[in-house]
Amino acid sequence: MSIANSATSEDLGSAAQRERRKRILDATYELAKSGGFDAVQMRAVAEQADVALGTLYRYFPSKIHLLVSALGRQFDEASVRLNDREIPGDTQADRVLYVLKRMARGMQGDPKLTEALTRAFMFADSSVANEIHVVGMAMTSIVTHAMHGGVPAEGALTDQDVAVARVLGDVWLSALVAWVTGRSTAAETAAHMETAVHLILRD
Amino acid sequence: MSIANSATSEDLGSAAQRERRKRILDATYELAKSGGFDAVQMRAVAEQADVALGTLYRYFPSKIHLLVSALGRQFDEASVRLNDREIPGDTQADRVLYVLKRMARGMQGDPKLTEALTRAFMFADSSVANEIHVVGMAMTSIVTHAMHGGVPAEGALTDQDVAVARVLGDVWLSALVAWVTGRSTAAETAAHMETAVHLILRD
DNA sequence: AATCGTGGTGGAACGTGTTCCAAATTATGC
DNA sequence: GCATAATTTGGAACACGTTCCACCACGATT
Repeated sequence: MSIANSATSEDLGSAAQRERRKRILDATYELAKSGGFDAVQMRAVAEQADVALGTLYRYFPSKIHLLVSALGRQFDEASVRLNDREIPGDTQADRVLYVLKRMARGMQGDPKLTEALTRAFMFADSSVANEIHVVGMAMTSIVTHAMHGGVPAEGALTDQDVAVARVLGDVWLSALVAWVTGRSTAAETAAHMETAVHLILRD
Repeated sequence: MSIANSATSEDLGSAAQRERRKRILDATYELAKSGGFDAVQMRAVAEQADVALGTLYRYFPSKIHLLVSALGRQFDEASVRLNDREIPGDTQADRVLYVLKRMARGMQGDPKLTEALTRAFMFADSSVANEIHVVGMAMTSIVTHAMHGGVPAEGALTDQDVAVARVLGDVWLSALVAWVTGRSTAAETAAHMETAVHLILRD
């Protein structure tokens, strides 16, 4: 399940190829984690993953694709992890805040990594639409799951639910960007999210 | 007033220097408008503004600073233009939607320019905090002005008002980014904004 | 086993953001 | 008006994303 990004109907490749792909994403992750966006240099990724530069580009057509794919893997894993659990909280607002803050805390624990991935996400253009879509779906899934309190009621998603989730996702992302770029502190980020959630989810 | 970005306590410089700065921002604007982010090449900006490359870097320490400064000038002007007018609409939601859609339409009329400026904004790190702040203030000012229906009641801004404006600004920015990066159409962008505004401003 | 084709390798080369520097020009204080 | 400081200039040089290419390795086909 953690290789679920292969679920986007394009999962060809021999075992050796899957192995290479994994090594590349792992190297990306490591470099991003320790040095942020700038440290993820294509030559360095290639060397650490033990592939040639040309091979790296065969698997991921640009640095942005690479980083957004890594972000997708992260979100996928987070989504799976959260969707297995019951979300604590009595109101929608409480539960949504719980997961959003949890995710924010997780990302703030790895500032460099978060900076790299967020930067890449914001910089992506339409050629990265597929990878972006994976991230968007994971985000929506996480928020709607929290809204429904951990009940895996897939069918019960109204348009309204999805719209709310998207708006919350937007705010969350903006807040994260502000934090990543050093324009707001972690506390301010949390407060801003709290405000937004209560504004949108007053039930 | 349109050079109000100099209001950030750092407006030294001879007439010749102010003139150079203006030429540089104008060149940036022109290049961005006709070719987008990629067309704003530092060598090209320098040439078109008729300054040396080194001088360009003395005035703006990076391409991102340059573009965000240009964005700041744009927002400043838009903010001044809108704050002079009475905003049509009976409810807060109507008025806010009016200005947001108006701005979105304006930006969509210049897709390349918008792409360049938005990209730069999203890519900016903390070293661009000053320039970013100018943009954020203009955005908040525009939204709160619309909420109050064109009454220049500066003192009447509650924390709640500002919080709402910030959330709306976040959503607007996310929607704009999605549009710029080709992930959603103009119509979807408008619809998404409409949803968000009605969600947040149900009075 | 020989052949073929797909994909991997190593590395050169190019474009653009950024840095740096010596020489020329302009501004400032006496 | 001159000496000195500050800015501007022109251009070389460097870093990193990206492209390209000639060659190699290995699994499938005959």
